[in-house]
Amino acid sequence: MSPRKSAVETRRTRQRILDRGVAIASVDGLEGLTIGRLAAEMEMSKAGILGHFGTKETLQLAVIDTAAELFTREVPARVRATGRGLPYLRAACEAWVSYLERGVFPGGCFFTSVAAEFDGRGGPIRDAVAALQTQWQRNLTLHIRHAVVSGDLSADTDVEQLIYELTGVILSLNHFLQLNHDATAPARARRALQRLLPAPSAELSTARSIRPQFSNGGY
Amino acid sequence: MSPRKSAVETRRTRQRILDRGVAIASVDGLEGLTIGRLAAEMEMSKAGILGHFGTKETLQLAVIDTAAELFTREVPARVRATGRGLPYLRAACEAWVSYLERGVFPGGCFFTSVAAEFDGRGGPIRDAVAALQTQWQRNLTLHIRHAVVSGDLSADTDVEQLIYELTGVILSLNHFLQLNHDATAPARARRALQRLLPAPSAELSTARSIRPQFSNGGY
DNA sequence: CCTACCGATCGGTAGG
DNA sequence: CCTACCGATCGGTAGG
Repeated sequence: MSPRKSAVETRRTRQRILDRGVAIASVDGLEGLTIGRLAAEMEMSKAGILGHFGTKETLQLAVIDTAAELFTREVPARVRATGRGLPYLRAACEAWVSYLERGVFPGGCFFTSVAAEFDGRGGPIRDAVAALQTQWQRNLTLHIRHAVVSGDLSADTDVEQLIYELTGVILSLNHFLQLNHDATAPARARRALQRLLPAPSAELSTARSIRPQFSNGGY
Repeated sequence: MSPRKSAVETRRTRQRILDRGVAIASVDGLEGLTIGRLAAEMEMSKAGILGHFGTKETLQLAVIDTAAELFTREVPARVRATGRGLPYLRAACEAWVSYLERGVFPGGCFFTSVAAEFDGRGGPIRDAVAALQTQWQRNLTLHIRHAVVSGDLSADTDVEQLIYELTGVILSLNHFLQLNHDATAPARARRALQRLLPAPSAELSTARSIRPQFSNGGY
């Protein structure tokens, strides 16, 4: 009697389904990720796919988790060795730009796509995406506060304003890369980040003396 | 013999279909805009809908045109009276923020949604959205150049960099409004714009004297 | 503008 | 993991 698929092999199949699902969803959205299409590309039956997840929504949530693991591997995990505060922020944002520049997801930032797709609706998928975004922003917030306390960012830094503008730089990068295939966009992103997160250099004291004079400065 | 629907009434029906289509697509995307759903909401048959457009793709392109007309009415048409250069840019960006703040489209910026939905694909819909975006960017480019020539923006302004950052401010606004229902986002957008497009005020000469000292300045 | 269809595909289930 | 099926919905057509 030939043994059935081992548990480890079942898990491996499940992971292959999820990896393929992330690729499909990053291009065509989580609604474009149909069970039939996934089954065809995996050369499995639809029931074979669904057996791993039960429902499409469970599959979609598992795909989101898989994409989150990939983001973690590509961005925060790469800069974990960096110190806290401004050095971390600069390294993390560089990794963030690099992750979009290298096209880690074939359809651009997975979370931007899914956020745009589900932001007008309710439900667990929207909630999952919003929670991941909140988590990442909280991480940035802690390091911005640290940078303010340690004097690397101006004392009157508006934390939420800075996060708002950092987010804009990244969203714009994704936009110009995906819609215009604009190869100059990563350089523009880096230039904007350089201004938002100035390097703690020898000229720091000079920059500090200028910044507060700015009517709309603050960071 | 009762007369058939007049041509003007046919056009009115067509317009009602398109208005409804824009509302649906801004929330659920152009793929979520199905003929069956449109027919149900309009209390018409599917054939009645399709008779106006022939195919779904023609309908989708007509919906994009309708959304573009709405954007034109809400943003550039409102600031046409403003002069050229910096005053125009400031007024146009304020109208742009206001258009998102007021929720002109129920699901946020129609074009951001559709761009995110189709940016990984090819075809006429993607091309139409990209063309509209190019058109609007060209308009901004002309006014930025005018502002540089007239001295309202620094001579070493990087036009594409400024457009990149303005786009980021607006994308971030849409993101925080739609995903987080963050009511403070419009104020953050205005604050960021204030810095990117400083008011030509009495303190202008002071600001000018500071800006060039900025290592990463330029605009 | 309608009814009445078409083949294809959707998510999902039964039973093995 | 499979085959075989379900009702619902998709875009679209024929004919009026």
